[in-house]
Amino acid sequence: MSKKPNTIGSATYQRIKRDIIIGKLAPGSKLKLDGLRQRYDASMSTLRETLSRLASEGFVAAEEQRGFFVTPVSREDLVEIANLRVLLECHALQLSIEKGDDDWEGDLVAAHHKLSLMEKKMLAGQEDQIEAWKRYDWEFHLAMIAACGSSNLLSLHSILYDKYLRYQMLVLTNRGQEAVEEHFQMFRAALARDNNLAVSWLRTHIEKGLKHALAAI
Amino acid sequence: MSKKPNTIGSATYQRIKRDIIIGKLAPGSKLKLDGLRQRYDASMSTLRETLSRLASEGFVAAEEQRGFFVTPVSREDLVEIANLRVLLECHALQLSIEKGDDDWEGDLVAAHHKLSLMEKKMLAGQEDQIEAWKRYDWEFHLAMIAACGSSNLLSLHSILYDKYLRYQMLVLTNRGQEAVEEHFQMFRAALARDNNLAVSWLRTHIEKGLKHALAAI
DNA sequence: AATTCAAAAATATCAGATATTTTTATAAAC
DNA sequence: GTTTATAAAAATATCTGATATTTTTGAATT
Repeated sequence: MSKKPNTIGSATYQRIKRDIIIGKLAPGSKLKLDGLRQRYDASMSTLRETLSRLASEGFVAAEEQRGFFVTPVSREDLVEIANLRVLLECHALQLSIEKGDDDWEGDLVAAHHKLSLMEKKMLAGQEDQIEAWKRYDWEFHLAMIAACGSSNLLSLHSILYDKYLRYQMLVLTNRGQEAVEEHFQMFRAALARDNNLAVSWLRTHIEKGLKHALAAI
Repeated sequence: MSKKPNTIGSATYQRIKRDIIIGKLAPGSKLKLDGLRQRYDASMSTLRETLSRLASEGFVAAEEQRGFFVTPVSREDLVEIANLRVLLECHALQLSIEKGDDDWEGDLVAAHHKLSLMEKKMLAGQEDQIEAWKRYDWEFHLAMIAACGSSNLLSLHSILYDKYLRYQMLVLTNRGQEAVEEHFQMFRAALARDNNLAVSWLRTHIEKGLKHALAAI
């Protein structure tokens, strides 16, 4: 019922993380405490806490006695992230398809439907809604694997997704119709409980995205 | 050359993490800032920073406005952790065997040798050296996968290893000769570059450890 | 271009202070 | 006797401002 009494710390965490992902905070740039204090309107202690969290998730690099930096990007890192995402997400998808019940199917249908509405808008050129689109993309991918039964797996995946997302936002070019089709195919295979087919489309989806991003970097 | 000018924050981080892993800080217990301040002799800000880091790695649970707790344990969680470790470590091992060069082999031989010396001591009943033994165990497993070529994979694995380790320390019973043999077999298979065999021994190793722990909980 | 060194900037850390929220303990009510 | 309300106590979240160190910067010098 009640509005979550969000704490300043968690709000700051979300804002900084978002700014890193969308590239507003440039890869490799120094995160000076004093500067951040103004920008995010939080105290040093709160900021350090936030940055420490982001550091252990890997969005920020903390160098002892030298402060914090936005984690740099590199082709090798992108490849690693994509490969890990394949490993974890494909595994999770398989489990999810095996275990998913009617609720899972329902949520998945809903998520795919919403994503596809948004994809139409994107194809129609509404470039202004990239963030909303990416949110639906995330919700779709999450819905696919939601029934995997491992919260540990889901939380690792969520971080990986965001790291991958940062690279996507960085290159800023999307694959349009192609990716739409992949989403549809993996969605359909999942509903049909065709494990191998779904996993194979997912792998293709991620690997093509990787290739695309590598080419654009 | 010089002693790393360790910061209080990182020292505290290591101490608390260690205490959680070895069970000195009991699963589920409340981590009151005030109490910790005395116990670890650090200021509130430093402590919160530390706990935030541990929270995002999953050793601590942070509840908004209610403070920090040692992450509770459960059979389901143990199963998830073990399964994830199988997934990541087997994958890493495969890559490592494919890519490992002579340096890798050398380090691996050294690590296995040291581990086996320690295993002899343990079998001989030197119960007092459990921590040292576990360190060698860690170094051996790390040496096996060190050449996988993905630092992202290695850092995820390291956290998973520690989470799994906590459960091992908790049940406190070890599998003795059986595990020694598994280490040896996977070591030999790795040197022989027998990918499948090595991975299969590793999987067995972890899964038997899991079964053992589950039985003891 | 490389080295040196003091000044300036930034980090790491701490000790209070305050506003809120949660917990605990006590008392009143059904 | 459980439940419910309520005041007091405890704990969290957060900020400000101070200090000791370390790192960075900008000359001045070699």
